[in-house]
Amino acid sequence: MAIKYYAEEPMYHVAVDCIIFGFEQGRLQTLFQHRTIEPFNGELTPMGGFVQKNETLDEAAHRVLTERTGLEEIFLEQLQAFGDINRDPGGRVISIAYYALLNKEQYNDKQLDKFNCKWVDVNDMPTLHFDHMKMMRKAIIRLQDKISYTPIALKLLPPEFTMSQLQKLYEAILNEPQDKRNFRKKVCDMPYFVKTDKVDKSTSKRGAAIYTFDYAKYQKLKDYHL
Amino acid sequence: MAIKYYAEEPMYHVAVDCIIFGFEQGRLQTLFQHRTIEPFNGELTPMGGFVQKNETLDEAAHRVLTERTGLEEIFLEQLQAFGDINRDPGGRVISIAYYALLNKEQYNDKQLDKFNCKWVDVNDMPTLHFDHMKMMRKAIIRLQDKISYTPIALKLLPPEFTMSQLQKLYEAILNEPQDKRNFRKKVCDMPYFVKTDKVDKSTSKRGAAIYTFDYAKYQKLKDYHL
DNA sequence: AACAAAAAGTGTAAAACATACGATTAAATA
DNA sequence: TATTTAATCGTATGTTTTACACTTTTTGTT
Repeated sequence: MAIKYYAEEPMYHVAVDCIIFGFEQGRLQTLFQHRTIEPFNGELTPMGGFVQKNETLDEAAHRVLTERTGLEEIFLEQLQAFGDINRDPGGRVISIAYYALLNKEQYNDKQLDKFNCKWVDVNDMPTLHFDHMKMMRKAIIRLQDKISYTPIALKLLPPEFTMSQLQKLYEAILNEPQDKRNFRKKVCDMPYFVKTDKVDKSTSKRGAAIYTFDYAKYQKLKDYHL
Repeated sequence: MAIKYYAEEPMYHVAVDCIIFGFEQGRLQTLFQHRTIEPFNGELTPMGGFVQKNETLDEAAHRVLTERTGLEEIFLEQLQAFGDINRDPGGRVISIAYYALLNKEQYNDKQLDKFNCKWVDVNDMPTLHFDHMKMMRKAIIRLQDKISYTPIALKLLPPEFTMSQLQKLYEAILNEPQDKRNFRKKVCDMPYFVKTDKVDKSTSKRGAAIYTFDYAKYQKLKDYHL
């Protein structure tokens, strides 16, 4: 048994913490859970859980997400590990932070009560404890960076969306207004945004064209450019 | 003792693995160590070590680096955590990967024998085991990305350098030639690269101007743009 | 029937930035 | 003084980004 080599070495609890983003009514939001133990009982924390023996880190994060949201297909990416000695007053826990993106139309609000959760506007963040604010900042910066060169922001929208929705999403994430014409030009120049002949009349009398994203085409073009 | 809350949860060994980069004779290199145990006894691995109870993850990585290189001041940044179940045949070990940049002029070759280490050209990589190749790729991509918008590449050079050296460094990291005139234009347009009146005659009869980097000025301008 | 309202849709000119490209200069050595 | 070696230098062209405002479509109201 090779394990003997490491027997002398210390061991730690390892957790995952997931910063879950959603988008609704023009606002970027994150899903928090109320703590149920002291200290900071009742205060908000990201979705967390301990890594079990039969799962990888990614699997642990995925399990936590599925547990809490009831959703199977969620975009998930590791941010980084946090391991300060006293980051958790309950004992030394090394936490691997993730961020996740979900389409709130698929999220069932019944989950909120079930797990004592709450959607919070990212521009109206409560006080966070431990190193959760660091994780949060890291997640937002990563998201901001990444939407400029990948289409991950679409994971926050339903599969059919209008240009106005998409623009509002980018504005919410980047926290700054975008020029309408330049935005549309850039997006529509990409061949994997496809305009359908459907029209969304929910927000205007005129109606807005509905677009979808062709992931296969995107992947093909991406592969080609490598 | 709050630790009781977690008592039921599994625990793991946690390690750090450092991909150390150096630059010499126009080539980007990494420092590897020969394994001393089976499996793969004698084969090369990144610099690793277990996280101890009295240190953070960053401190553990720093300790490993200082131990192995004899250097105190090394640029160090976390890449990400690796935690596949069987990534290490010696037992379940969660590893936090880092990359580090050092100026080889400061590195003392005596350390090589002391720790049975070896500098390897990144374009002439040996077979790596476990998930070390993943770490390596991640490190190189991070380095390539990051040198385009931060001056971290300078950590691989001595504090005084010529434009030719700097260009060769970028070429080695990016693995593609740079246009001489465009490169210099871009670099010299940045006000924190300062031309000294010293001249390096080691590589040409004419002599090349020696530059330094004004970190204070860089920081000030960076802060200003936030 | 005309009009007001509300959001969707559209083009162009100027500026900034990136790229491609080859001749001249300075100094040491033969 | 001729040769060698690397350092230094500028311009024209293409590409990308930015700034900016009016028209269209439809519905509901008068």
